[in-house]
Amino acid sequence: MSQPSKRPTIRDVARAAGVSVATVSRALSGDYPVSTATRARIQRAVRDLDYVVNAHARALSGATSKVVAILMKETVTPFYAHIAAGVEAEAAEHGRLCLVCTTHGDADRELEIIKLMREQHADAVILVGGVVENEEYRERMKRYAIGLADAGSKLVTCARPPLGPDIPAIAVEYDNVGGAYAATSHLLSAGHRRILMLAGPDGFTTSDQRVVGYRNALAAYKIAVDPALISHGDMGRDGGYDRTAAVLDRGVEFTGVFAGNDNTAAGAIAALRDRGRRVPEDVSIIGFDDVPLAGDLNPPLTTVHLPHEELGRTAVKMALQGNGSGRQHVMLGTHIVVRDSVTTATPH
Amino acid sequence: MSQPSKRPTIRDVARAAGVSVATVSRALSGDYPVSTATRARIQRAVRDLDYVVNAHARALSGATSKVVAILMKETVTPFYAHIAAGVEAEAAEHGRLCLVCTTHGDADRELEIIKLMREQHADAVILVGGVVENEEYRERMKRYAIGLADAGSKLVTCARPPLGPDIPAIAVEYDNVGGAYAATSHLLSAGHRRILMLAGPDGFTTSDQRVVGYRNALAAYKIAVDPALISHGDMGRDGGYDRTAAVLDRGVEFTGVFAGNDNTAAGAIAALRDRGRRVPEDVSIIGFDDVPLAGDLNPPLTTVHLPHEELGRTAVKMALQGNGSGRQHVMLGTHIVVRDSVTTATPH
DNA sequence: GTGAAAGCGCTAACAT
DNA sequence: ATGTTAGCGCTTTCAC
Repeated sequence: MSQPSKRPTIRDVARAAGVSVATVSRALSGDYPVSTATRARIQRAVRDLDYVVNAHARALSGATSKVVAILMKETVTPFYAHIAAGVEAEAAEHGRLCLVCTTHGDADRELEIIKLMREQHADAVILVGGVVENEEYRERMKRYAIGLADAGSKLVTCARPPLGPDIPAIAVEYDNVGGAYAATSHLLSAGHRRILMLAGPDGFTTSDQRVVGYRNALAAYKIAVDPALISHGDMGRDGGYDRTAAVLDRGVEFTGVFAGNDNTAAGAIAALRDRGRRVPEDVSIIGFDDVPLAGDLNPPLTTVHLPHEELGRTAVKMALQGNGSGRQHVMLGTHIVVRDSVTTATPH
Repeated sequence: MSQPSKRPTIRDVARAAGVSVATVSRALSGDYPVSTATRARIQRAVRDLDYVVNAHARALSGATSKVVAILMKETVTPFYAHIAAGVEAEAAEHGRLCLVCTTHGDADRELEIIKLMREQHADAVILVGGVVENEEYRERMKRYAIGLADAGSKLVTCARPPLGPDIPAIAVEYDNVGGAYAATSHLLSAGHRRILMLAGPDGFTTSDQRVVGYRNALAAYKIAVDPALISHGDMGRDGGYDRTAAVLDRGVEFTGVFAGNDNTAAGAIAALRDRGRRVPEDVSIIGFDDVPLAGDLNPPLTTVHLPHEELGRTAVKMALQGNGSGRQHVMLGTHIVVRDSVTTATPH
């Protein structure tokens, strides 16, 4: 048995203040002219009754819902956590509440949740982090995007590839290819020629872009890509460990590692050590992300810093600024943070 | 100019399917008996029109809001991130959306947001992480708690001290004092007698409890507490560094460190090294939290594992299971994860 | 400056 | 099994 909501409504406030509900609504909404005396009486009634508006009733009768929704792969990894923090902070500055959901990389679940978001009439729906797309996915996404658009919600993709020209959405990206290019070049310019790339699952766009950066950098140095040096798989700490160990055990040699992210790098370092390689003396390594503890790894990790917070904030800003309803696209930059995990390649 | 919501309503579906809105509502809600043929026609209409219910309208007309709200100090620290992940996961399993807000430790802001949550009529409001309380805070919190209760929302405190016997709320805690006691005892039993405690800001309950555990453990070993060995301050990585450095520079000696959390520990280790102390040969250190990268620090950090996810999940479970509306209280346990940062004290 | 009244889209009696 | 109708609590014309 759920207790009947015995909470005061706007009508109770009106009665207590001796005015009409319309006046109460106006006094509370702010801008509209209401006499000071009346306003005072109303505010007093609000306090006495401990009245709070009903957000659903408000949203229903036309006003905006004051909610922005984020949909991400997961929330705990620093990469996602910091983007979410940026979204939340910016949303709060705009007086918005923040709805957070996770997909765990499942495209179906993502679509399912977008449907839920549609029901909520969020002011903005922000999609963070990639999923593996297929045709059916694109179909449904398109339909939902249109649905969102004409329900007045802005759809924005953040830190993932844009949805496509036929889908109404804002895109906020960071320079993934450029970052990977810079990371690889950093290793290259230190004299490394055989560089192991610890990439994400094949077909996972974000990771694929990093591979492109890796290839481009190699190409710029006129070095042929050795497929044996590109490992696809789990990007977690253990994935980094296992895959590095596997490559080593396979007898493949390299003096540099470009890890898909810092966690992967942490695992790779451990695997290297366990196999008797010194880091960075024998093998140099560069990460991607710049997580908070990157500087406390052993050795302190040289890595590519991503503008996580800024991505989140920008996504919200773009969605909320009523400006041009056209499609928009922003690309944020990255930079390398040099620490101690990369050193000059030992000449052989 | 916001586009008029030209979305189909339940009435459009009813018309398209040639039935009444009530039938549509019933067919969509599930349980109520509706003939298979009618249901099929309705579902077809839903697809054709791309209809989605309006969550606000639904919530307004009595049904539950299907939203649980979390209010935390911040979201990026693993401690909070993992609790939030637990909440989100459990909420999702119950078909709930998850509203996330941050207070940044500001009590006023916390109250402000609780007010917003009240407007949302969330099924549950979960408060994670402490704030520094004062009398006015307790007053307002009590009023809000009552408001939440008779609007049908459950209030639950999670990983923070219960609100008090006169406030209707569920409490989910972990054994903070016990964990700190165990951590300190671990150092003590390794022969350490002068143990630096890197605590949080004075008056911050969560940290204060850890200090109690520290004191209790010392007392059990009949060792007097040296105030010079208890440092209060920022619990971040830099706080750990700066405060450890300061104590060292002050000439205070110790062979063990109990860090308030793993980040603090990471900073402390760096400070120790920079001052020429080896870890763990000269100084042993134990952390608190067991963050993901704790095992990749140098040396791998011995620490106290907290049941983060479980705290979040339990909070949601307790709130959502309609059982006894009375106050409830759960205390989850902790355990030490032994790695390499603690070693036997060098006899002098 | 203030009030009356018409919805917003849905669910839940209450009929039939 | 299905239809009718009265709200849920609020904002917003339209009058005065």
